[in-house]
Formats: sequence, C-alpha cells, structure tokens
Amino acid sequence: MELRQLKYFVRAAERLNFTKAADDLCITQSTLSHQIKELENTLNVLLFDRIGKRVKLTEAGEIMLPYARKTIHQAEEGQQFLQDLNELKAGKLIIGATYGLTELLIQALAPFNQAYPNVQIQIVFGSTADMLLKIKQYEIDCMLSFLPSSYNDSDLDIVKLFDSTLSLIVHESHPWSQQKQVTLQKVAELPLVLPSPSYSIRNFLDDVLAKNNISLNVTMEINDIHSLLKLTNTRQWNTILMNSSLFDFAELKAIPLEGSQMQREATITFPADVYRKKAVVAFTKLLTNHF
Amino acid sequence: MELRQLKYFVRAAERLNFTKAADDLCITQSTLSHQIKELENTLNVLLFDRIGKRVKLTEAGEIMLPYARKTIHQAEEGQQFLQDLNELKAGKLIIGATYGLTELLIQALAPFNQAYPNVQIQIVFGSTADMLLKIKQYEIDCMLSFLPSSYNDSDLDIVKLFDSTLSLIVHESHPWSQQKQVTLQKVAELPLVLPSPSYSIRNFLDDVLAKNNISLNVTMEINDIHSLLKLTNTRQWNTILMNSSLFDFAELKAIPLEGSQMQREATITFPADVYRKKAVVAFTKLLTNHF
DNA sequence: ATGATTAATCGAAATTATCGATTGATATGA
DNA sequence: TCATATCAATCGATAATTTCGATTAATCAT
Repeated sequence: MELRQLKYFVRAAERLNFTKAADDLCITQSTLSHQIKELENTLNVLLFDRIGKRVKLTEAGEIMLPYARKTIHQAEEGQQFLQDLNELKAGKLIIGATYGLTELLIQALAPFNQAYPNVQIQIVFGSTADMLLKIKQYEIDCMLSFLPSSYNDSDLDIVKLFDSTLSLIVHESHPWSQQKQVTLQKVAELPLVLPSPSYSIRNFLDDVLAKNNISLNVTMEINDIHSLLKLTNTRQWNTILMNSSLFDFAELKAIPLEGSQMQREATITFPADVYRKKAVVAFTKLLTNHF
Repeated sequence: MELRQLKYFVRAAERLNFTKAADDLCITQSTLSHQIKELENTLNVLLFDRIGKRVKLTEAGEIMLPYARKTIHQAEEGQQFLQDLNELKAGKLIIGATYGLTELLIQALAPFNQAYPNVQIQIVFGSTADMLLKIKQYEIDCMLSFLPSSYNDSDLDIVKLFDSTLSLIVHESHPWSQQKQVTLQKVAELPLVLPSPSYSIRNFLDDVLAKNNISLNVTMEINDIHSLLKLTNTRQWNTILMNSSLFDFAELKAIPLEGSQMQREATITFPADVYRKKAVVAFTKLLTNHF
C-alpha cells in the first residue's frame, strides 16, 4: 500500500469511471486499473464492483475511502507544516464561500495578497451544504458562510465574524433611502428582483415571509448577487439581501428590515482538530481584525 | 512521498542510526540513505542533521515525525477495518422481506446475530415490487419473498428456500384441526379474517378464488400478519396464510388447501454479478442449511 | 446490428528501488 | 598520534515496479 495508490483510489472512487479518473491523474487507464488491482491485492479485498463497464464501490471500498482520504490528508498536513516553517514563502490557501459573502471575501483578499504575495489562493463558491462536505473531505481550508456559530458539529470549528441583517436595498434616490428601518409590509409594495431559490438567503427570506404571512411583489429572480445589485442600481427595481452583501455600490443604501428574526451570523468555519496552516491563521486574523 | 519512505523515516528517527534501522527494515543502509534523501527532496527540507557519523533529527524532522506516524497508522487502521470486515467482526447487512416471511426472518436472525454479533442488521419490509426496485438500486443486499425461482431477470440471482402451501389456519380446538387437507369450498363456510389486499398473499389467494369461482366469508381485513394470528388464536376467527408464515403459535394448526396451484416458492434473491458481502453469504448459508 | 464507451490484459519501455562495494569522515582506544 | 572500527554518502549495476500503448472483451445506447 502506497500513498500513490491511495490517491489513485480516491480519485477513482470520486469519479466512478477509471478512464476519467486516470485522465485527472495524468496517467493511463491501464496504469490506474493495474494500481487499483495491486491495492486490492495488498488489502486482500475488492474495492470496486465491476458491473459490466460500470464500476461502483463495494462495502469495503466505502469503508476504505474515508481512511484513504484521511491518510493522504495526514501526510499533506505534515508537508504543509514544513512549508509554513519555510516562512510562508510558499503555500496554498483554498477558501470556500457562499455567494452572499462574495463582497466580504473580495475585500479581504486584496490586503491578504499584499501581505503574502507568494501564497497561492484558490476560491471555491458553492452552497453551505457543498462547503460542509468539502470541509470534511479536506478539500478546502476554511469557508465563509451564514452558518450559526451554535451549529453543533464536533468536526467543525466555527468562528463568528459579525451579525448581518436582512435589508431592503434601494438606490439613494429612493424616497425611503434615509430611513433607519423598514417593515416587511411596506416592502411588499415595491417592485423587487430577488436572488434565486438556490441561494440560502432566499430560503431564509422565504421562511421569514411564511412566518409573517406576507408575500412580495417579485418581478425577477436571478442567480448572481452582483447582477442583482447592478439591476438595483438602475433604480428600476429594489432587492433584499443581507446588508453585508452590499459593499462598493456607493449609490445603494441598505435599510434594515424591522423585526427580531432578521439577523444571521456570518462565520468562518474550519475543520476541527487539524493543524491550521499559517496562511489560514493569517487570513482569519485579517478578517476578524476588520470587525 | 510514499508510505514506504515514511516508514523508513520513522524507523530511522527511532534508531538514530541508519545502519541499524536498515537492518530492522531488512534493507541495506544504502537504500535507506537513498530513500530518506528522496523524502527530504520532496519535502524540500532536511529531516536529519548529519554531524560526522552521527545523525540527529532536525527541527523539521521532529515536526514531521508525528505526522509520519499518524499517516502510517491511519492507513493501517483502514486495513485493519477491512480485515475485520473479512472476518465478519464488522459490517452491515440490509435485508428486505415481505411480511409473509416475517416469521422465517425472525427465526433466522437470532442465530445469525449470535454467530456474528458485530454485524449491524437492517430490515426493510415491503412489497415484492418495492424490493425488486431496491435490489436493482443496490439499496438492499438481499430479499426474502415468494418470488418464483423461475422468474426471469438476468439482474437477479434467485435461490429457492422451500415450498410453501396456502393453508387454512385454525386453533387446535377447531374440529378440523387434525385434518391433513381441506378444500376451498369447505373453507367458504368459516368466518375469516384475511390479510389486506396490499399483501401479495392476498393477491395470490384472490387469483385462486377467481379461478375456482369461489367467494369467502370475510369478516375482517388487517395489514399485519402477527395480529392476524393473534386474532385466530382467540378461536373466534380463522385465517388463510402460507403455512410458512405460522411459526411460534403452538396452539395454531395450518391445514394445507387441496389443489395443485396452492404452492408458492419462498426464495432469497440477490443482485446478480456483484460482489456479495461476507455477511450476505453467511446469512444465506444459515438459511439454506436450515432446510 | 452497429458504433461508442469502458475496464482488463499483455508485452515492452521507462522509471525507481535496491543492492554491494567503496569512499570519506570521525569517533574510539591503544 | 595512529590505527581501527563505525557510520553515512556515493556510485554503478541489477532487480523490481510502474507506466505506457495497443488490444481485447464486454456492454451500453442508438
């Protein structure tokens, strides 16, 4: 059993297609087949069911997969530690983020990159659920999301960044733009463009609406936050977002919605009990110092 | 970086003497030196200080050592789990069954659990059609049902367990309780409580009745086999079931119905052409040995 | 039927690990 | 101080392993 074989196995298990997995790994399908077989021999157990031209994990394969992942990760963690020791002259930081925190992320990246120009950054956007999966599979180093800091999972370490309030976003020329608060009832009068139901903020909003038995005047749905703000900037529509999603549109105003259940926590989440890269610590410090 | 190299490293770090470590590992000192150097190259850091003929861990080596140990351990832990699985010290068995075979299933489960106490068992009751779907989607490992062993489906592997005969179930105090057979005509005279039409045995029975143009005196329908037997045990009603459904009611007698089309095969069915878990094989052996 | 897709297999080539012998450095002890 | 023993590094040769490319056989979709 070698790390190489475990890496091949994990990729094959993820793809459930030897040819494509081999492609990913930059080896031939023949090599992959051979090495998987070799691994199966040393483990004395079949890892894949070969059903015709299909492959599928056996029970043993399902069991071995998380061990393989953990083994590989463990080795890489040690390597990462050594690299960090080399004074952040190298390294890689993989950040997951939900779309609602795009603006926060982008604001944080600029100073981080200035401070550590040699740290390679990789951003992965996705849903909170996607991210949680990736965190557990060690695919990302940390994630920015609206996860309650009370969310209970011993595999996770969740740090609160700030509270964010569900807000009506209007152009500064809008008659309400100077108001300190606004009720949902009033918002129902306005023409709105909202984020698609695939966004967690939309689910949050829909929950609130259902609880208060209010329905809105939704003229458009769109699955990109930046486009949403651009449309609001045309003065033709208004939208609803967490106020933290609004950053560098100088002409837009966020008016918090009145009510107690309108707040969510923006948090940064890490896999618990594993060594935290220097780059991750630096990035986190940058974020928390900001608030 | 390979597990082999990590193992060499750990031994060398423990011995702080390459020659002796190499001896322990059954390789030559030359090989050990070479592989350590290779590891140092991929990690881009020196793991040992070579002071004259002495070797001693560097700071990096000290850091890497626990990671190397953990990595190796992680891999071996997975291997151990698979080994256990192979000896049925672990594992999971998902069995589908139709309600009519509840008693058979329960009788088989006790000795199985005694033999393999660490195998987790999950039972899924449902109709034969449900089960067939689940089998094809690999959601269950096997199913117990009254499926004809001649049922033709290349995706399935069907093994006959025994023949079961449609029977009148009466209390031992019933005047007919010593009879060897009884005709459907006679049964029509008795007050009956029958399984609901959602059960396959009921469909089977209804088919037989239609073919013979007989109708019964049904006072109650109930969708639970055990309750059916309890009601029969009160002497107030009688019922009709496959004789194999009757197990541990000592005071009840099953009188086979006369006729050639009264038999059905109890079978165990597997998805064909896929790896069969050790637990499945053991469970099947236990069942077939019983008959 | 037919063509496309996929995993297994086989022999050859490339790469890598291992060995044995040697070297050079350095402790140790007379 | 000098000989000797010990130890890791190095080198060239060999053995083992990995990888590749081509082919086969099975099966899936049309």
